[in-house]
Parts: sequence; C-alpha cells; structure tokens
Amino acid sequence: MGRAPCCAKVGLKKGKWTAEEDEKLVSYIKANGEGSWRSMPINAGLLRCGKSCRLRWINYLKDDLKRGNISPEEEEIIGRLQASLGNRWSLIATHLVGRTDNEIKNHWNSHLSRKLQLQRCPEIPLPVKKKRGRKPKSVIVGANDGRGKTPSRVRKLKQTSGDNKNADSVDGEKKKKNTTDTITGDGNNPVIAPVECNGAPSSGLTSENNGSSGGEFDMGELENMLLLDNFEEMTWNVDNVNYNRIWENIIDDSFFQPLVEITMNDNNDGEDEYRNLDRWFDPEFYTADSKWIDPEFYTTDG
DNA sequence: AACGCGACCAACCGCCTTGTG
DNA sequence: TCACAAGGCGGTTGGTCGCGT
Repeated sequence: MGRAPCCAKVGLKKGKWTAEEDEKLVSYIKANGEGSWRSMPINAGLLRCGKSCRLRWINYLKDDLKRGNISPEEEEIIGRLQASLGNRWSLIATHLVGRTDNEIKNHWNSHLSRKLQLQRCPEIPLPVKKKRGRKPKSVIVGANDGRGKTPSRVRKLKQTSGDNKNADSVDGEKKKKNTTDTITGDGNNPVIAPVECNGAPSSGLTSENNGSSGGEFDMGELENMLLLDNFEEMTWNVDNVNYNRIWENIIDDSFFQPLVEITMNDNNDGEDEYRNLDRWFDPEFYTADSKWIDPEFYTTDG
C-alpha cells in the first residue's frame, strides 16, 4: 500500500491537456517560475494535480525542447548510455540536449530496444508478429545496417557481485511491480548485470567462471583495443602502487567507461594484476579512488 | 469503406528520494 | 531521529493514428 495518488481528489481533471490549459500553465510559469507544483494548479486556475502540471511542462511545454524525430546520432548515444547506465532515463536525457526522459524512454521502448537486440543478438528470434499497420517513422533495421557499432563491452563482462543490494530494493525485494531493472549494487556503486548473448563478439575480457581469480586475459585483444580511437589509458599512483586503467570512451571526451585496471606489482612476484572493472560507473560522481564492487581479478599467467 | 492491428506517445501510477521542521 | 510533504523517476496504460486486409 503506497501513498494515495495525488490526483485522487474529486474534481481534478485527467487526460489530454487542452490548448487553454497549456496557455494557463505556460503563462503562470513564465510569470512565477517553476516549483511549488502542488500549489501551482490552484494559483494558475487549473483543475489538475501538481504532478500532472509538472509533467506537462517538462515533457511538452518547455521552451528548450527539441521536437521531431530522434536522429541516428541521438539513437547511438541512447543505445550506448542505456547499455552503460541501464534504464536511467533522466540521466540519459541529460546527455541529449532538448530531449526529455519520457521521450527517450518511449523511443527506447517502442523500437530502439528491439533494434539494438537485433544488432547484438541476431540469433535470438524476436516474437514473430504479423506485419501490419502503420510503418514506423524510423525504420527498424537489422544487424548489418552499418550503423550499429560494437556494443559497449561493459555489457559483455560477467557480473559477479551477486550479494550487492539494489538501492531501490527494500527487504531484498523490489517493491515496484513488474520491474525488469538490471542494475544491481549498492546506492553509490550500482552495477549493471550483463545481458548474456551468444552472438556478442568476444572481448577476451569475459571470464567463464564466477570466481574471484583466474580466467583468460587476452593481452592481444587489449592491445587491439588500445589502437581504437575510443579507448584511452590513464595512470596514477596510490601508496606507491601504480595503477593503469583502460577506459572506453563511450560517448565523448567527457564520458568514459572504465574497463580494465592494471596494477603494477613491480615489487613482489612480478605479476601484474588485471582487474575487470565490471561495474557501473557514474561520471558525475566518479573519483579515482572509488571503491570497487567485488571485481574479478586476472593475472598475466591466466 | 470498414475493420483489425501495430506503432506511437502523452499521461498516469506508484514508489523512492530529498528537504524540512 | 523521525514524520511528513513535495519533487522526481521509471514502468505502464490507453487513446489515437495510419496502414494492410
């Protein structure tokens, strides 16, 4: 039993907004600014609940919204961010100027998720539907359309931190109904559980076992990665230990997904440790000394 | 022309998070 | 520390549109 819905009050209008209502809302916000959503409808002379006003403003009436079809470039960004961040639409929306979380979410649910699954797992048959009805605005393409780049490697890395608690969970169980959230981990360091897909190209970084050690580390593959434009190296020193981290640049120069951390053990057995950074990463809160969540370790000996 | 069906998307619902006293 | 209110978020619903039969 949750809180009673805010729109349960008798007499409040629901459903489509009229042009007159839009006008009232816009003129009120332009005169008084955003905020105080609960009292706003009364002050603005609207028979709507505050939440409804907020949603209408954010998703439809704001000046800086970009209307129209989502471009292939935007789809590329959405796909990569969704792979990295999960269904955190509001966070994803901050990387797309003029797009709202609702718009991105709708676009994802309506055809991007299907499109990307075709690209990543073409061998998995999608539910066959009789092809009828309206053609989609943006044509759904198959795996070989030339636009689908290698999916974020993070998705292919094995998730091993099974006892991490989801920040959204209560008593170990998610309260929301029908949730398909793939993010695990604690509130500060949630981790995206990978999508298993036999058709995904091998990165050489994926361990076949769930143990904390062992597994093959393909140095050749790592070197090949470093030749790509979207991978970069970063090194630093903490307590006389050199760290060398490989980053995957998944969006632009300001958004990197850490992929592999290499700890240089120059002073003991000469083995370097390769740590699979199979963890979710929020660039807004990331610092170099962030705690890892149950990472996998790899050694040069394999 | 009428109907059925799928695509689209605005809006709703319910839970979580944050702010405040 | 706790309770409450308000804001925010993500999942879902349902109305509308347009194409195929």
